[in-house]
Amino acid sequence: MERRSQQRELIFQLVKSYSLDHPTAAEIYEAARRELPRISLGTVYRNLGLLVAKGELLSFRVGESVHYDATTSTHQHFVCNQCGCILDLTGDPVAGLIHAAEQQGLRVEKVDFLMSGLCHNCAGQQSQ
Amino acid sequence: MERRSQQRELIFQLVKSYSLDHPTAAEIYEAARRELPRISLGTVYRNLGLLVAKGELLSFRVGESVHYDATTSTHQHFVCNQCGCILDLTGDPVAGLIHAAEQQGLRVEKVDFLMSGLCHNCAGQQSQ
DNA sequence: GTTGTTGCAAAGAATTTGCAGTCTA
DNA sequence: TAGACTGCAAATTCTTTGCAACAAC
Repeated sequence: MERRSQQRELIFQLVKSYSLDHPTAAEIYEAARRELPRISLGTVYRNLGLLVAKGELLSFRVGESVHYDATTSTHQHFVCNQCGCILDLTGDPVAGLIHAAEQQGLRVEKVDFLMSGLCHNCAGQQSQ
Repeated sequence: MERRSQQRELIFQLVKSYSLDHPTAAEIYEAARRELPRISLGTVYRNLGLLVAKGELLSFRVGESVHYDATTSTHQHFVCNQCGCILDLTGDPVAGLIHAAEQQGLRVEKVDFLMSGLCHNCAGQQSQ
């Protein structure tokens, strides 16, 4: 049976508390060490993997790094190339694309969608 | 000045000849060895990187692996979870999404979009 | 001849895994 | 107290890099 270890609970809570930041495994490890200094990186990876498998977290890739997200409902991300922030794109912008693909006889099970560019703030600064 | 080495040319031609298959670095290496048995994996990675930087190839990620594509015009991909094929999705399905994001004040520079599920063949087999 | 490019092997970076000890239910 | 879970370290996997030899121009 599954056990709720301190480590697993801490990792889950940390990802949740980051909410807008979408942390990486390394960032979660750093934050977790402040609470449990003896926690190992292996434990962080193991638990992130388990939490994703259980559907309690989502993971997605931005360039070379994998980020974790406690918001598990369908949504997509926008990465700012200047400040590095990762915004949630709400309103399910890909629903239309899924519909179009299914019209063509494809069965869509998963969608990975990531836009990058400049966020509102950075785009504003640049045009001044 | 840049030189057209046999190796670089071979790698480019191989990716081009794969066209529908979107090979990975390891697959290109295997194919390249049949022509130039002494070619090294380092050379393959170096040249794929250079060709992508020059815009002659595109690379994209599917799960853990990076695939290369000689079709450099804007298009997106669909991966079949059953047979593993990677289809090109033509018709620029994301143009509308870019427009919508820019209406919201974001500046879009790059879009990564990947759908996965069942291709026409596999979806057909499963529903029988 | 100059210098971009190669093959090789070693180094890196991110992640996974084996194992003996620990802790939760 | 059974066995899920941990910390640790070693192993894996993918990719990059340093360097002396090679080859394209």
